[in-house]
Amino acid sequence: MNLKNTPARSAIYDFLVRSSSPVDAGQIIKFLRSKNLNTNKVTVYRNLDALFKNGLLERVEFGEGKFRYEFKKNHHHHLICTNCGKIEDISGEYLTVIENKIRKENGFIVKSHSLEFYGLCRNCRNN
Amino acid sequence: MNLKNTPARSAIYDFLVRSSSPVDAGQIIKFLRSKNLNTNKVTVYRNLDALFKNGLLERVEFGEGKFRYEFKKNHHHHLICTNCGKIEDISGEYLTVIENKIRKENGFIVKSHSLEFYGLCRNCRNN
DNA sequence: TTCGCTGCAAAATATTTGCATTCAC
DNA sequence: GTGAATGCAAATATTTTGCAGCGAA
Repeated sequence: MNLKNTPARSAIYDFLVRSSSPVDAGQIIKFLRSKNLNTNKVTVYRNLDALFKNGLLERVEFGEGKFRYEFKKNHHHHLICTNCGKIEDISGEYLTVIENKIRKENGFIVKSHSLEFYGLCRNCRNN
Repeated sequence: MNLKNTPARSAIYDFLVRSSSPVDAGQIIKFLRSKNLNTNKVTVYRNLDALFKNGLLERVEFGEGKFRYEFKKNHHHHLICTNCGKIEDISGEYLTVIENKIRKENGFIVKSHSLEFYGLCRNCRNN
């Protein structure tokens, strides 16, 4: 696929690069409006799809019934505070051992995984 | 909360108990229709919500943009074949060590997690 | 010039809400 | 009898599709 450099696309991508945690389509649309880039929501969805399919974005679900997207960096997982909504990254590949075990015991070849942790962040645990 | 035993509720719960993998609301509605229990979809959603909130069901996401529900049994994770759609359970609690590490290093108390593996099942890997 | 990108309208899909009625306990 | 459950209609939220025009390379 041949991705072109358009104002909408680079604005969306820049926003995701600058975001510290995964954002949903609605947040992107609001951001673009606040910058007076009145990009149609369909364009946002199509760009998210194109960037995702080209491996530039990661797509995650946090049990909200919608997708969130983030700039693809090093492999990591999320700590999601169920009290304040704060999202932290934790780096590292913890699952290699498990995935090898799955391959042996289930004959299943793991290509990817999703792993999110829900709980209370440092601030909220003390309140 | 005080759950009453109604025909719709027990039909939905029975279906989930018998299902070998998590199902979505649409599958439940189709099943009920096939049994000539013409339960309204709103009733299905409300029952899923009530059963979930009472801890009788587990709610999961498989990257499809919708929820799936399953009868709450022993803690487990899923192997989702991206070729044929087959869903296998893998039992076990692999994440305790990681969650303790998270508590120490991030000050974050993990209450729950979601972990799904995507890849090729034994059948599909050989095709 | 040529595809890819965009906007608009509309549709599809998943889920929720208001309200009146019915039913389980 | 009372509060919970249901059905219907309508609404909301998220995401997708068709089509015509625009724009990047």
